[in-house]
Amino acid sequence: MRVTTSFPLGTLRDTPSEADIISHKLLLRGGYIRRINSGIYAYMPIMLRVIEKISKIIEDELNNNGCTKLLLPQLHPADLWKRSERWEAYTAGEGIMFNLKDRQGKEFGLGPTHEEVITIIASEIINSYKQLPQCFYQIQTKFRDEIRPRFGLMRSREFIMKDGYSFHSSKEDLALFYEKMGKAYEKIFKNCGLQAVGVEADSGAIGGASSKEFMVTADAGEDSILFTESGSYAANIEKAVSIPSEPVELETYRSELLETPNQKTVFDICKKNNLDPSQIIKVVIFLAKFEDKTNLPILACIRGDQQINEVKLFNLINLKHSSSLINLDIIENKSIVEKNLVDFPLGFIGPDIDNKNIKVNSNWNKKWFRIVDNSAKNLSTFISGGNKINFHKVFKKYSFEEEEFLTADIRNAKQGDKINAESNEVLKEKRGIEIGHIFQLGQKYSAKLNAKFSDKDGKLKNLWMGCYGIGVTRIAQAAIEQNYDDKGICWPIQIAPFEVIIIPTNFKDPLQMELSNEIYNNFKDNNIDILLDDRDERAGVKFKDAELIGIPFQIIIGRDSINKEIEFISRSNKSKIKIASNKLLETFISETKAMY
RNA sequence: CGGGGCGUGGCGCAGCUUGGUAGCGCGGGUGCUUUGGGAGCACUAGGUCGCAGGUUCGAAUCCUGUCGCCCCGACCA
Repeated sequence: MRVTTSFPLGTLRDTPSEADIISHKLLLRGGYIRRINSGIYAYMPIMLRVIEKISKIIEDELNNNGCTKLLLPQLHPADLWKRSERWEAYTAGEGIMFNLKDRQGKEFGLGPTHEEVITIIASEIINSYKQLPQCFYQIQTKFRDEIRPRFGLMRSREFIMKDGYSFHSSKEDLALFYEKMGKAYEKIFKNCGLQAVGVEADSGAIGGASSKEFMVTADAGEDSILFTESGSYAANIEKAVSIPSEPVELETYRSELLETPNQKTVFDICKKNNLDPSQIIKVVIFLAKFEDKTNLPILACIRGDQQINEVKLFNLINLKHSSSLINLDIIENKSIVEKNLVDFPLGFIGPDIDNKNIKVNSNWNKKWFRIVDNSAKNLSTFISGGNKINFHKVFKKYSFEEEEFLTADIRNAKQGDKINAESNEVLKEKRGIEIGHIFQLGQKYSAKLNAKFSDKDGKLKNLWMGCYGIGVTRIAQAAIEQNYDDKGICWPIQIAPFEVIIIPTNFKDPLQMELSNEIYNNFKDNNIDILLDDRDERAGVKFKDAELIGIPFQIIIGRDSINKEIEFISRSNKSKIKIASNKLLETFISETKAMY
């Protein structure tokens, strides 16, 4: 490609004010993307080359693993999503699915993910165990009406994703394939030149048994991951399990009641009363809203030095209730409290709050669903809310069991925690960007959409399913987050838009022009992705642009053209060598070979 | 949805407090000079000041409403 005739660069000298994190700034400055609306971006020619390279790497590896590429519709009939019982959760309230009606008033959604569609298709074409296993994938634009799109392509409303779905005749076969996909994913990310780690994860709204996320570690990441130094354990914070530190023993207080004026937070109480957070049990109130319109008030207790993990709590409540859980909100809004609760001293609630506090005419269930975290259940002497404004209470020999508490792990693991009772290994924490996620879905979708096959024994059975996603556009941005310097992007060569750029310092010089063209054609003939910056610009401008857009190698054609010599520069390690032009191709090939 | 900020040429911003008909840097175009690290000089094109209404002789500026975007949070995968 030549810059003047076929590949305008569109770099910017100033960063548009919308960008916050480095990768987003560099994408905009480098002319890779243009914002059209909140969370909606145009991929410019140079960006598309990156996307295509990433796609190719993914395709090659998946095809090697026996997967088959197809392309599914983006407009999904609501009916299909109602059958899987996801329409409500995905469209109502804070749902993330864009939805619309056609001219006849029929409802549709823009595909955020494709389990329904693929399951229907699989059910039509798969009849027998002899056709299994089978894995279909596509690389396509997905639509999600994110509550808060941010960081450019990191969390956008339109993004490119590879999504794959596998079908199996048994749970065991699914598990095997899931492992195989995990390996394939590791290879894909490595082939993209990324450092990624696999972590145990919550399966979220997609559902299913087991799931694993692949994370690129970067400070700008939106997720927290916890792991041991040895690599023996790694999990997303939503899923991570650990042993909490030992609590500090509470000396017996003389009085039962503790006056705590305006001390609503654990921090305040500790500071004013010389206590340790682990001697307190905090009580957090939630309201669970279910699909069948049930409103269940939740009372969650946890040790004061620990944090409630709302994902774990959500999953637990969902599991314990027959209808599916749609929303789980902390109750802190005064008007909601006044409407549904009576004499309710918010901020001073204890685990023993009475069910009578729920108003008779409220549309909530009239009994608290009480949950206590493992960290708190063994404390029998502790301080908690006194159920009276400005008072806390000393609980002595309190028994959670007597109050029908459900004991569970609803706690965030944290840095410094032990991973289990036997081990001395301790958790560390880092930020991560989720670039891939694999799930064992099981039979959730096949059961709801009636996707069956004939097994060996002649019986009709539900298909076993797995699903596997990779954020293609997110990979591109994550790669920048991992590879940049003060001058711009430093693409891993595997996904760089071009492998090498020719920079003639003065293209009007016939000698330079001739040599540039000669090298350009030679490289092109050898299938090397090469860009020729044939602009009539000053050398400095071209150097800056080449660095900004992050091409891994530069060929500088300058003064030494007369001797058929050029300079060969590596973007990432900044090495610079002078070399005869007839040796350039072989040098380039040997230099880059090791990088792939 | 709550909190904060911002909408002025392609990009970055000033002007608004105290109303008088829009300016700077970068970028674009033309010419001359320059030519290995975002050049210099000269000329030049380009803006219904987010939108609507109001106050006023007169509004980018004041008032009301509205839309949009960005950031933090809630939330979400």
